[in-house]
Amino acid sequence: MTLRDLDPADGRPVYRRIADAVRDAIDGGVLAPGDKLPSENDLMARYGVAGGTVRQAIGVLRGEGVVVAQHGRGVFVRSRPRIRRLSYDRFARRHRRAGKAAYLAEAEQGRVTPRVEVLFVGRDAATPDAAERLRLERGADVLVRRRLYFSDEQPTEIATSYVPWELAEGTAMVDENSGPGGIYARIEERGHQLDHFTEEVTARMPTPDEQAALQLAPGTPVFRLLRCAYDRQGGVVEVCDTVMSADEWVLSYRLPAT
Amino acid sequence: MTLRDLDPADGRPVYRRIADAVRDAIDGGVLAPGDKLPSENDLMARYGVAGGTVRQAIGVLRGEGVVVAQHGRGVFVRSRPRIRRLSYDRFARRHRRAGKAAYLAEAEQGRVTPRVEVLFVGRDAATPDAAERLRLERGADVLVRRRLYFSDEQPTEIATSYVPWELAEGTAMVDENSGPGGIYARIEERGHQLDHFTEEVTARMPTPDEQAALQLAPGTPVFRLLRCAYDRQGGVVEVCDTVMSADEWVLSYRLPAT
DNA sequence: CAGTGGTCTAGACCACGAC
DNA sequence: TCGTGGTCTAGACCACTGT
Repeated sequence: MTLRDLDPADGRPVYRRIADAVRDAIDGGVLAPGDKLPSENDLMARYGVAGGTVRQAIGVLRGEGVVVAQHGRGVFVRSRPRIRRLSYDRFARRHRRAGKAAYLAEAEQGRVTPRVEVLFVGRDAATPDAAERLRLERGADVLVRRRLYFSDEQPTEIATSYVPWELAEGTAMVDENSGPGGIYARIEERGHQLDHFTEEVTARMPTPDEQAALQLAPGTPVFRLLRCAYDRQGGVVEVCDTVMSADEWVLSYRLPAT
Repeated sequence: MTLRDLDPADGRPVYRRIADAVRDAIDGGVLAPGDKLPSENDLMARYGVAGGTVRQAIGVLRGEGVVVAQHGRGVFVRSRPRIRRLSYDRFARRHRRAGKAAYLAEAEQGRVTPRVEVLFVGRDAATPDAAERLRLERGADVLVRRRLYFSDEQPTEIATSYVPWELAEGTAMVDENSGPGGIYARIEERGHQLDHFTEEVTARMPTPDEQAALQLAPGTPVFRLLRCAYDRQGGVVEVCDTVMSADEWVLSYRLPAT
């Protein structure tokens, strides 16, 4: 028997204690990633409880993201995805000089095959968030670039860029392929030397849309990054709104001590 | 009747459609933050379903963190906590010069009453993560400082600092109160001028312990920050492991473009 | 087909909060 | 005391997967 017994002196609900027993088996390596859990019927017999109670216990573990259910097959210990690092110098000029968009430069370090799917490129009204940060009036026209990024054909990131329309007009930014070095190279060609970026990080549970687009397992939160690009005059030349699986990424930053 | 009807043509499960109807009422402002949802019995009558189905629908919303249940009182629309910002210059020397620990300097900007509860201060073996980043051998002795931070008496953050024991020994770092300017001031007094910090950000669902300690509503993820302090010689003089509610914080950083 | 999880019912009893 | 949510039972039927 791979699962430990329940402590009868424990006053907590049975479904929680069953969830704990299964979680312990996973943490202790008795159940390895990819392994199938005992079926509902097995667990009902093992612990002498009704099906609903077993389902409740499994529900706890699903909410925590430690197991995933597959209809008709069983419930399986989730295998953790490979962790990838997003480094703070990913927008350094040397990457743009080498003719790489930031994403491709990033992918080169982790050994994955990148692919970008352009969902939308065109002129549109700015969202309130974007307009405020670009210091435009609400609803002002901007170039919107919405992309879905894949690594090894797994969707990992949805990013939406907003660039003031006057800045984007007539450049390759308005094309699907924004050219060598990406849109930041185009922005600099227009005379806006980039100075720095700010990035605001939040995390939350995904919306159903995001969960579907990013193929997220239940119980995995997402990062939302809201990044502003500043030129040397202190103006904001681009805002980028990114949603990515929190599961898969470590964000790394550098803070000054002085 | 405040809740819309279910679409009978919708093939999705009833409990999801009920959850959608309630969520729509919340998003549409029909149910405001703090409002009480109709009771289970009300919802059973309203939609002509069994109690279990209603409970399942409420369970979806609880998992999303949009409602909270209070035993014996009812289910309530969750009021979002005030958002607080963690800025990238929070470790600037000017804050230490002014005799403030980073946390207090931070609290001064947002208008909250800070309190720190020291959970543990003492000599102990380093965790593998900390030892690796401090470039010590596994299990080497370090000073461990574990604190729980409150804002307006709400717990917001658990932080554990690790400092090489040789560096901490004989200073106020080993006391509960590490003195003016906090441990970074003490480290600099020992001749290690701070140069910069690196911070690694991850997000995940909380463990049950963390959920209890931080009084998190179900469905709210946590940030984990792993911060290393570097001196001018490039050595790591401190590692700090922080867990905080992702709900309540926006982390802000600055990235170089050059 | 058998076995799995997904949904739903109709009840029981308990624990908590307000009156 | 009554209404609330929390737990648990014992079933039913459906949908999906593999043989």
